[in-house]
Parts: sequence; structure tokens; C-alpha cells
Amino acid sequence: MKSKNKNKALELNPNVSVDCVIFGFDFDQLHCLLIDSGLSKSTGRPRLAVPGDLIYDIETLDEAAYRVLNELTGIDNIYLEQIGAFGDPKRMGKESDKEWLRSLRAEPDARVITVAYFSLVKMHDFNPEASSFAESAGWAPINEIHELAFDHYEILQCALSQLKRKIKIQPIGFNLLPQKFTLSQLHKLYESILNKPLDKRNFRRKILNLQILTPLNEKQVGVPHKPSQLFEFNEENYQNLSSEGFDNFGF
Amino acid sequence: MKSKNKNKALELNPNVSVDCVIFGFDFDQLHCLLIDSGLSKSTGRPRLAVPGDLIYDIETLDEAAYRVLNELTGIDNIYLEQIGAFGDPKRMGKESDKEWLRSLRAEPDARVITVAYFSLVKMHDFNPEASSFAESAGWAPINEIHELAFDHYEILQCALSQLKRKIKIQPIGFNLLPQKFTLSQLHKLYESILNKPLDKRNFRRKILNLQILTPLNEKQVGVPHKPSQLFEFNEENYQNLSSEGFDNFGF
DNA sequence: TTAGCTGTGTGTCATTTCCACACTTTCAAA
DNA sequence: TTTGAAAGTGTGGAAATGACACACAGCTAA
Repeated sequence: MKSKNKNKALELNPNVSVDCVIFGFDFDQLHCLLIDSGLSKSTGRPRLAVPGDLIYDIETLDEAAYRVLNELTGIDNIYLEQIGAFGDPKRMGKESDKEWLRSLRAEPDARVITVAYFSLVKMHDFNPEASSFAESAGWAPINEIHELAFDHYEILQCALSQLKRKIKIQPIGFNLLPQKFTLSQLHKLYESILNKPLDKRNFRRKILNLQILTPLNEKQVGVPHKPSQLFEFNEENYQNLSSEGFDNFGF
Repeated sequence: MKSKNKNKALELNPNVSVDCVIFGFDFDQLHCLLIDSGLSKSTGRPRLAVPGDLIYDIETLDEAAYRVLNELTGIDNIYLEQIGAFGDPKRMGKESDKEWLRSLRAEPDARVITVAYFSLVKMHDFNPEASSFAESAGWAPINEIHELAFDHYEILQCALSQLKRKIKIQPIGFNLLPQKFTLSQLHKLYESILNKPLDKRNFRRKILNLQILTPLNEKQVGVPHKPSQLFEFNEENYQNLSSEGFDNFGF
């Protein structure tokens, strides 16, 4: 592994990186996975950032993003989508950023263009405690994030607005939920992402009319209220629908 | 000018380029501006591509795109939007592509990630005849383009699908029309972009209900039929609307 | 001068979609 | 057995959508 990295390192491209905004949902709020490089000497504040890395010259951008994601979380088979490229020459100009880069990179002053991705994971599939990044990675609620290293705050906002846009058009939200879920969980998820309340009855009617949910013969157990019907996402039905040009979730 | 370029060349980034898909509309079909590097020795076919260039290390990606656009067409103040980054290591792998690169670049074998943009121009603002690229640039109707150098065909398709998506949400189409235009021209523009017929009366009703068109006290002259009312795009009204969260053109 | 051609401009109705809104049910815990 | 907490369910009014056909104005050419 180490020697493989060493070989690969020969082909590190000093000018291009990928950064991944990883979203998770805990049935209450939307979260984002951040890494922490420790306190900044210059500002005294923690240096939080979205995970990312320089790319190797032999991999595609998508491959690089999958690699970064997998190295951090150990998760495979993740929903991943490109947001775009960020290339302001001053994007890494803050002193606290430079400090970090010097400890990290062979050419800390090189100009780096980054290609940003966002990904959706089942939050409980990744337990930061169990990862090799244990002490340096964790979930933060979206609306408690106000500042990040480099241009990562801007990247996060772009990721969010793409997620908002996209979730109205494609059922990507299911990537944030476990295989079996309730309509209320789905409802709450849409409200968290769109950041506004949605009428319960109208939401249920719409999502059910789409015919992309399979009701299971199963209910929640052990909840201190009327137990909820469980559903699964019906991939097959969705494929049929979307091949007919269906493209509106209309929330 | 030349010496300015020479100085800048010292800071050329060999790993990152921008490519611009430039759309134009001739009141009949959607077109794309292509440059031609001449016949390929290896294939005998013309080498057509979307204009692009390596970036300088002192400019942002957007600035680089504006520069490329301006160097080619002389046009300023253009609608420009990023499509995304394209970085397959094999994206410049065809022999005919390499031939071209060797005649063009200091490091023809470097791996280059490109950041693609699309832009909308008033087609008649740019007359290829009058440009310094006279013999090597020209408009091609979208649906007659079947093959391009590098991964530019793929980039063009991405640009097209973004344009289709975006025009349903924001009134960017006006960038393709002269300041004064008729409803029929606008109608035809939407049909060309969306590549499907739209009912004339419904189209008119919708677009007029949006209240973003100002009718002028002017009609077409010299046409061999009933002259058409002319309109202008009402930027101000649009800003008011869109700040209220308006986001649906619904075609 | 007239006939014919071409694209402009206009209204209605039926259907579908959207949105607002309140009460009963089921289970666990006290 | 009472209480609390979330699940589940239907209707009516308003708005948007989509299908559809004919008269008009100006030019051209005979």
C-alpha cells in the first residue's frame, strides 16, 4: 500500500485536486463530513475543510473523487456527482491555509485548480470513530457551518444548491436513507434539503403517485406512537419512468 | 500585445485549459462556433474543435474563458457559464489530436484537464469573415456536427443539455437574439433549443404572462407578410421577479 | 388591380395540477 | 386507563396546461 502510493506519487499532478462535499442525514438535519487539521497557529481556530487531494496523472477525475472518498470513509459504491471547477488563483491565499499546505504538499505554493464533487451517503454507514481518520473527521450539521478552509465554504454552498436543484428532478435523496424508511423520514429529508416546510398530505400524495416506492409488509417497532409503514425505493419502476422522459418531482 | 503575451506565457499552466462552446442563432437553427486547424495528416478529415486554450497562472478560470472568447471573436460582455471539468487521461489520445497539439503546445504530451464553458452570443455580432481567425473559424448548425477533436463532442453535448435545462428556468435565451425581436423569433429559438415543436398560442400566452417583455411601438418592415410587433427583454422586471424566487419558465 | 401567398395574431374549453386545511388512529410509557 | 406523539387520510377551489382553427395585413407577381 505504501509503496503503491509512492509509485503513484511520482505521477501526482501538482496543479489539479478534487474535493468532495459528503452529505449525510440523521433523520433530523442535513450534515456534511469535514476533516480537521488541528488548530491554526495564525488564527487559533480549527482548520476545517472538505476532504480532498491532488489527483494522480493516471486516473480520471471521477476516479480520483471515488478514491478520496474511499480512503477517508472506506465506503464504496457511493452516489457522486461533479459540481464544477474552482480556480481562483487566490483560493488558497489565507495564511492559515498556507500553513496547512506546507505541512501537506510537496509544492505548497503551486497554483491548484480543484474539481469539486458532492456525494450522498447513508450517514450511519460511516462511523468516524472507526476510521483511520478517527480523530480528524466528523459530521457537522449544515447550518452550523459558517467558515471553512480555502474556498471550501463557497464549494459547500454550490454543492447545496445543486443538491436542492437536483432533488426536485431526480430521486437521489434515497441515497441518504437506509434501504427501508418511512414516509415521514423521506418528508423530513426533503424539508431539510429544501430548507422549507412541505405540507404533509400533499407530499405523501405526490411521492406515492410517482410509483417509485414499494410498500413493505413491515412497520416500525418500538416507537412510542403509531408505528409507521416502511417503504423501499423501487429502482426498477424509476428506470421505466425516467426512460419515458419523466423528470419532475415537483416539490 | 505580442510582448504582453510573451510575458504571460511564462506563467502558462501546462495542465489546465478552458474550452468554450459558443452558441449562436440565425432565426432558424442553433449554431456552434468551431475552429478548424486544417486537414489531419492521419485521417484526412478536417480537425474541428471548440475554441480553447491553456490558462495563465494569474487568471481565474472565468477570466481565461472570457479571454479565449474575446481573442477569437472580439466580443465583450458575453453570457458565459461553466459546464464542468473534463479530465479523462485519454481525452487527447487520438493520433489526429496529438498531431495538432504538437504544432500548438510547448508540452504536447502533458495531461490537460479542461474546464468547459458555454456562452450565448448574438450570432450577427460575430462575423467570422472579419476576424483574424477568418479562414479558420465558422458557425456550424448544431445538428450537423457529428465529430470533433479531443472530447469536444462530448463537451458540446453537455453544453447542449445544460442549455436545455437552463432555458426552462432562466431567460438566458435573450442573449441569442438582437435587442429587438419578434415573438415568432423567440418561439423558434425555444423550439430549436428544446428540439421540439411548441404550440404557438400557448407559447405566446406563457411568455407574455411572465411580464418580462416590453412591447415596442415598432413593427418589422419590408417583410412580405403581415409585419410583426417588436419586443425588448425587460431586464428590470425580470430581476424583480427572480428576487421573489420565481424560477419556472415551464416550457 | 387583383389574386394569391405568407406569416401574424387571437380565445375557449376541458383536464390536470396545485394548494390549503383538521381530525381520527395507533402504540408505548407513565 | 390516561396521556403524549406521530401516523394516516380527503375535499374543494384556484391556477396552469394543452389542444385546437380562422381572419388579417402586407407583399409579390400576374
